[in-house]
Amino acid sequence: MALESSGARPDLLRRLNRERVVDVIRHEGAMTRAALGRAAGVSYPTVLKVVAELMEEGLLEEGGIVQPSMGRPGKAVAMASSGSRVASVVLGVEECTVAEARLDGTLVPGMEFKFAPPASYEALLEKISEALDFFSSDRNPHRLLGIGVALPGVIDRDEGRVIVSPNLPWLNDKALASDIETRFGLPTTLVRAMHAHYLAAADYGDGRGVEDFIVINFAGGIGMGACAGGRFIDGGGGMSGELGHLSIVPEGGKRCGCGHRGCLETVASDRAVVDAANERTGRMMSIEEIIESVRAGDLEIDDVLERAADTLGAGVATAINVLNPSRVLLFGHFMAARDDLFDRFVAEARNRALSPVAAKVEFLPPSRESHHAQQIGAAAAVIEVLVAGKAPKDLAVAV
Amino acid sequence: MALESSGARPDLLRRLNRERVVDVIRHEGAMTRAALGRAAGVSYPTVLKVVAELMEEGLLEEGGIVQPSMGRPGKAVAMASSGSRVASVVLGVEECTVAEARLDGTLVPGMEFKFAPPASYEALLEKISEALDFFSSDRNPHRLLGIGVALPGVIDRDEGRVIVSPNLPWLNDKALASDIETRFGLPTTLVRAMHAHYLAAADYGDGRGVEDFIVINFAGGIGMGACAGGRFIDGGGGMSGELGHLSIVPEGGKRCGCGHRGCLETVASDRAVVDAANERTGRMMSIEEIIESVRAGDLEIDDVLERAADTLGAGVATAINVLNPSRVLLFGHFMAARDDLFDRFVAEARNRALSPVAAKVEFLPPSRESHHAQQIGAAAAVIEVLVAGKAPKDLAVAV
DNA sequence: CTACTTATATAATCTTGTTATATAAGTAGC
DNA sequence: GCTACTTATATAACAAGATTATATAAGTAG
Repeated sequence: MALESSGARPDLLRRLNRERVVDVIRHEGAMTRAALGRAAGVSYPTVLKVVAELMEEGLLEEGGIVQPSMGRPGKAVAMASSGSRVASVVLGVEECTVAEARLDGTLVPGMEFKFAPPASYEALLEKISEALDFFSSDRNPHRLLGIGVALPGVIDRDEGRVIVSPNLPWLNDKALASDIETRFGLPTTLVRAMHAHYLAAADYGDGRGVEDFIVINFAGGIGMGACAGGRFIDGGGGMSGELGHLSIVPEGGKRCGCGHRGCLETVASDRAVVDAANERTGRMMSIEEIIESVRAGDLEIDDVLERAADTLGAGVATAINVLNPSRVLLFGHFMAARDDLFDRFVAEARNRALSPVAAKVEFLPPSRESHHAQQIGAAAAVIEVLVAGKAPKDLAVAV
Repeated sequence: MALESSGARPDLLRRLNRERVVDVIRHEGAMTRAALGRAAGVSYPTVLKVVAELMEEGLLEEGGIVQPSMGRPGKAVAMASSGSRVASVVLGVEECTVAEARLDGTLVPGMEFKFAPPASYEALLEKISEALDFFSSDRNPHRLLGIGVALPGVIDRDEGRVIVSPNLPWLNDKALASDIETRFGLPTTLVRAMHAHYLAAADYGDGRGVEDFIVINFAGGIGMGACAGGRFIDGGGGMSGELGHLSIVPEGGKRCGCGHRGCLETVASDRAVVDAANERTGRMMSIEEIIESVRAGDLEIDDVLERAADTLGAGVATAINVLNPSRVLLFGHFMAARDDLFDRFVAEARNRALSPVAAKVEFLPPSRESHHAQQIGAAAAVIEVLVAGKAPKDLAVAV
């Protein structure tokens, strides 16, 4: 199919085996080279070379000694957590954050630089510059290997260009990745917000080892990132996963930002719950405040919450019928308002989906660390590129 | 992700380049080895070896002489169309067909063997045996390279086993592929019905060269086969594409075979149109007869047809929002009843989908040859395996 | 202290690809 | 008709990467 790409050269093998080794370590944790070879299905000499390369590049580190129940002890190989880091930039409509992440997918405490969305492109680059200066003031010596950037909108991933970002219009048509690369001299990768969410799950979260899963993010609007056969579904125009705009509310319903009525996200998102609650109380509470008030018994919006959970279940059932994932991961807040909302959601999703398809789906509730998912995903984006190495680039291969 | 698979070995390259060369020929037609190398992005010596292998195996043939406007003439290389064939078995609820296909995706006229669904597994193997005997009576000498089988139900593709086929229950849990292989001594591949539809489009039809497309089949129920990033979306349980059971009819609606009410296929499929028309007339007409009557002005079911087209548009809009395909292919009949139904469908699909996503989608109307899509797809299934060659099997790679 | 187990290291070999070089067989211009 | 140019075909030399086979190191168990 991919007729534009070029043929398979021998160095493709090295790239695939690098990705494979890193996948195994991310999924199963630090281990000796010998164990890595067995787990990855690769011979020892190959592991040796691959690990040597990746250590040289700062992606892997040697950790402690592993003592097997019998035999010679070995040195554990792990994702780099002290010698090198990447910068992770998340551009949001309300807030932008530049943070430092280790290669094991953890954020470095304190190394976080927040700012309001700047008014211009030049101002953004300036803010990133400040953040990098801030990071380099850290007395712990480390290499900064790259910069990952997540943003809302449509991007050309290969070119690292923003095609259109409706809410941050000064980004439109900017070659952000190459501009950052030339300014800071670091490999830079762009991803759209839901892709970052997906990467956080696929590389460092509950999507590891799962070939087919979906991530639903209902904080704000409703977006989905889907993994099919181990690969992210990006869509022909890089706009897959627009679950929020399924027409799901029968006849009428609130008007959505997209121009239609009855979209899923007008009912089943955190934003929808906030709007409905504030309309009722006349106050301006955040979703966190609403959750607290409901749990304290100070706010009664059972109908809103139940409708949100049920409707989200119906919407996700649609995605399940289409994609048949093995696992469904959730990000968002409103379900924390009552203990039974997640179960309601699951029941409705299972009921609405075709039963043999729904039967084998595993649902995971929103986790507390989900807060940083996008931040970790932005880091994961550039880490993936670093792991791939000097890619043939025009060849589409997945593992 | 795919942690079960093994590492990348050098022979993976050959497999990828074989697939690549065949893809180019299927998409762009017969050409010289030199042109093939340029189109595939592969060096001439590699093309030479790959083509020699594939010709040896009977997958490619040398055709006529190609005379460029200047320079030495070359021999065109094409998919084999005379020296070798594959058998294509389509098991249906109403009818089973064994046919012979050339490797260029065309069916051999006259080489078609139809029979009613047998009552037992052993009877099926017997019927296939009869069909193969029938084919070998052809006086044109050719090699039969393999057997592709398409069937309704869920299968384990790697093992060639039927997991469950609700409508052909005597197939349940049968290792059909290996049983056929041992009985007839030919490589055999199993695919589910929608996967066959997908393969016909992806390898020999309007999906060629398109990385992201969906095939909608609304003859009978409603199924979808989706291609994302050049690969079929099979789903974790091999049950993706269940578009027919989206709950789309508001409140109530007819009861569906799946147990729910208001499923898309109770309104927007050929079967739904047939049921509605026959209920109204009290007769038992087929979809073809209904189409003819409507076009002749003898039958008035405009409301049924319009509702079917509109509702199908709404359902496909859902798939578009989720997958963001570049192209939508249709298979089915009822739209032929009136000239404007396809346009109605497209308008509704575009309107219901998120507009920037819908804007770039190309819709193709059902084509007349679609009749044989599944038959060609079953052939394509085994051809893909033959092209891949003695696969490392446990490595998931796409081109 | 010996046998066994596990980790690590390297040499020899295999598969596959590419670039460089040569040859073959046409058209175009003089 | 001859030469220059173009395109196709063929092969030799070399490079990248992986595997198997072999050796060595460093533990535990008896």
